[in-house]
Amino acid sequence: MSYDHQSIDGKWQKRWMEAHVFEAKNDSPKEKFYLLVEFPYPSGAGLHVGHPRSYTAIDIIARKRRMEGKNVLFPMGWDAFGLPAENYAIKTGNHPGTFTQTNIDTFRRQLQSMGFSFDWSREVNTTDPAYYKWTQWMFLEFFKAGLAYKTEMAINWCPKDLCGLANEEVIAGKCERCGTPVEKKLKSQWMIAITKYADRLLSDLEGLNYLPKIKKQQEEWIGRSEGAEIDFPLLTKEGAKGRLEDSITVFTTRPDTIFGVTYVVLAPEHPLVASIVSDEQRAAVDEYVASIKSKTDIERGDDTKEKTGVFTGAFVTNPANNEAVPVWIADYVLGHYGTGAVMAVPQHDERDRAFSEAMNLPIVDRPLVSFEEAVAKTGGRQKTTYKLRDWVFSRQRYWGEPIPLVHCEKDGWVAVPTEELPVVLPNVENYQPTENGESPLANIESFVNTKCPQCGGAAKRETDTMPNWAGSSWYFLRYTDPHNDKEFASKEALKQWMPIDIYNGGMEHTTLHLLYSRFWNKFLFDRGYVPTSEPYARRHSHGMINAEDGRKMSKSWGNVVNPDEVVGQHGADTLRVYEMFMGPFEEMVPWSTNGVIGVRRFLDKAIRMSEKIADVEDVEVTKMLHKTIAKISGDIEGFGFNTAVAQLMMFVNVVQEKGAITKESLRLFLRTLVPFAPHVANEMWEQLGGTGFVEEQEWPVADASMLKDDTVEMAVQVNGKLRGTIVVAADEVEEIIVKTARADENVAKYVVDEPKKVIVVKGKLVNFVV
RNA sequence: GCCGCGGUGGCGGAAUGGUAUACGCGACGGACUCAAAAUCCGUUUCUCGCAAGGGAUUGAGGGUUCGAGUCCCUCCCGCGGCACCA
Repeated sequence: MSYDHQSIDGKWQKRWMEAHVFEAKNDSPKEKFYLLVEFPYPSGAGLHVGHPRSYTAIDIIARKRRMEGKNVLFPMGWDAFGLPAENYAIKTGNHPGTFTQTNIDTFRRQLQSMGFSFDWSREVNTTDPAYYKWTQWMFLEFFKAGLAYKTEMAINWCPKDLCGLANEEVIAGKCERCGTPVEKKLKSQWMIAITKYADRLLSDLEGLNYLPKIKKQQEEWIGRSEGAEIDFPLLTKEGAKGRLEDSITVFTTRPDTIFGVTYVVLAPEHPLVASIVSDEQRAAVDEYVASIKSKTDIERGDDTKEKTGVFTGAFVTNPANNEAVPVWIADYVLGHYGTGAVMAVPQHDERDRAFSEAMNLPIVDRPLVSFEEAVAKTGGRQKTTYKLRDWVFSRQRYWGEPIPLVHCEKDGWVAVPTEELPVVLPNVENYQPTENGESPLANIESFVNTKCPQCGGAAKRETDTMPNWAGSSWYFLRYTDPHNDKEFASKEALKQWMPIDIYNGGMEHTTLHLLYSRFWNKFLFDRGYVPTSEPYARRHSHGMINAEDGRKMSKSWGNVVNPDEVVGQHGADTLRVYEMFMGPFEEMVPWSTNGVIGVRRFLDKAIRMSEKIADVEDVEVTKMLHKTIAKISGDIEGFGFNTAVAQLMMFVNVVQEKGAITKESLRLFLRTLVPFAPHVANEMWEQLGGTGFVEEQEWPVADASMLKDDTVEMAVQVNGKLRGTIVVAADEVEEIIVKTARADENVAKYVVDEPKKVIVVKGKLVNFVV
């Protein structure tokens, strides 16, 4: 007998579906438990073997919780807006929706073939107008609250994708998606003021059960720092246009070093540069500013290069001592952080020192004063700044949610009325974005030209679409009430399910999706639409699965493992158990074909336990069973899935060695096996005459009396070195233990005289110090 | 550069300060078989030894402790994140 996956897998998947066993109930008296895995982007390549790793892990918890009597919500859906579908559309001329739908069907079939206990009745799809109607509605809530604003700004521009990118989508100066170095481009963009929530996004982390490294990354990304703003009044020098009443405001975390200031530096893009520059310096300044503009972020960000800068010809007064210091511009000062201007203290700051040395500026050692004294003396103001920047929310692409705003000559930007939502994506003939950076929607006159909802006059629709982080910022709310067409979710449904008890996803989303969705939820909370200010009570993350050769799986390397093939050859449970067994859940691990086979052998062996059923079993089997129940229960809670599987294997090995197991014990074992290998467990259950599903049984509790052994093996050490082992009664008194230990022939060789000291750790060891 | 996480057999990895190397893979030997596959039994950190047993060993070096993979210090290496944030 072996695991006949080809008949078993489909059989149980069909039965689960027909019996609706995994569907969550919105009106259940049971205690709720909401488990969430990040919904996938349904790519054309199909499911990656990395997906089932986290899905299986959370599925195991979901199944255990149901058996513990909880009302479990464990949903799945599709984050389906995105560039691959759009690129496909550009290439083939087909609608990206068609491609997306095909991919979704593939993904669903693949997920169902692995027996995940998702509640398929709650499936959501971000590209469904019935879904994105609410994404648009929420955007309008931001707009109405004054948090969505349009501004002309230098944005990160990917010249390959022809699209603006959010700060978070730029990785080391390159486009996150295609790796092209990002350029700066001045564009009018919709922004969402996430910085207004910076403080709360930071301080509310404290009460959350997130992995420490996740909290840390978010903290650093938000980047709060305490300091002061200090005004340096401008001095009019010969030829400079600065007026006396103007001043340059700097931000510093070290006002205490104010007496060491030898110059002030503006970022090249600082708005005051043009007006303060002297005639003699104008040419040099213009040239410098132009050279900086042509640089990419990577070039500018290279802090190993020699510092560059130009004197503006202007001077300011140090308010602490009324000394005049020169004003420079340099690209090591960033325009978007603080005030875009710094007071340079080469004595205390490495960067200022490097610049001083490069430009032959003086370095002075002045006395330090206290933070408070410096702020008071200079008329400065205490100030907190953040590295976090507002969220660039416009994309010049087709395949996204249209931004539901209309521009009217008379009324400016006007929201599309709620009853007219959704603003549906129109069909276009060409999906290619334009070179001048406009969405293909801009070419559809029937879409663009509309009436102003306020005055009825001629108006034009916004043609930018939303980033694909929009739909994923609130999908977890929709799962609570996915078919509601009056609201995005009812208050009751939200109250019943939120917050999410465990949310698992990739580390790569820590400063993107995770931060955006926390912010989005907080905003909805402030507007009174959701019941909790934080969406996720607990956040966990999984490690990646690499190819067998240790490299990333990639088509170009030809080392991609297709999960369909694994399921087809070895069965769904083999894939599930293997992915749990391969290594610690949070760590990156390489795929191993032989490892898969090893797990398959284990499942075959497990099934063969049915042939060993007897009326009595060795007490070791019973004890091992209860140890296994205890170990598995603890390991699942602690995300120790690999050691849980090892324990399952140990149990099966003991049964094999002893050759007999009772029906009762086997049934109990199947209850611990079912979260990991649900097809095998249910099949064995049925063969034993069980009715219904194993999932309908209660989660077993270990019999504490079975966890203790009557006798224990103890190590005997002499001076910390192992010299023998003894077997004594578990509750043996120390005196007898020591006597037994000394009686050991080998130990006696080393312990001739009376030992100086004897350490006895009951059940573990005896150590003689001689 | 800064922050975080790691470094354990041939490989993936296990180990509340208490017998390091569980579990799995691979390898080797054996049983079954005409044979192979599958399955089963055994061996498998290195090393000396016929054996009993000894010695070494968790990246390197120190320290604390009766006892350190685990705690502390100084390094080396790998991975991830941030990166001129004033």
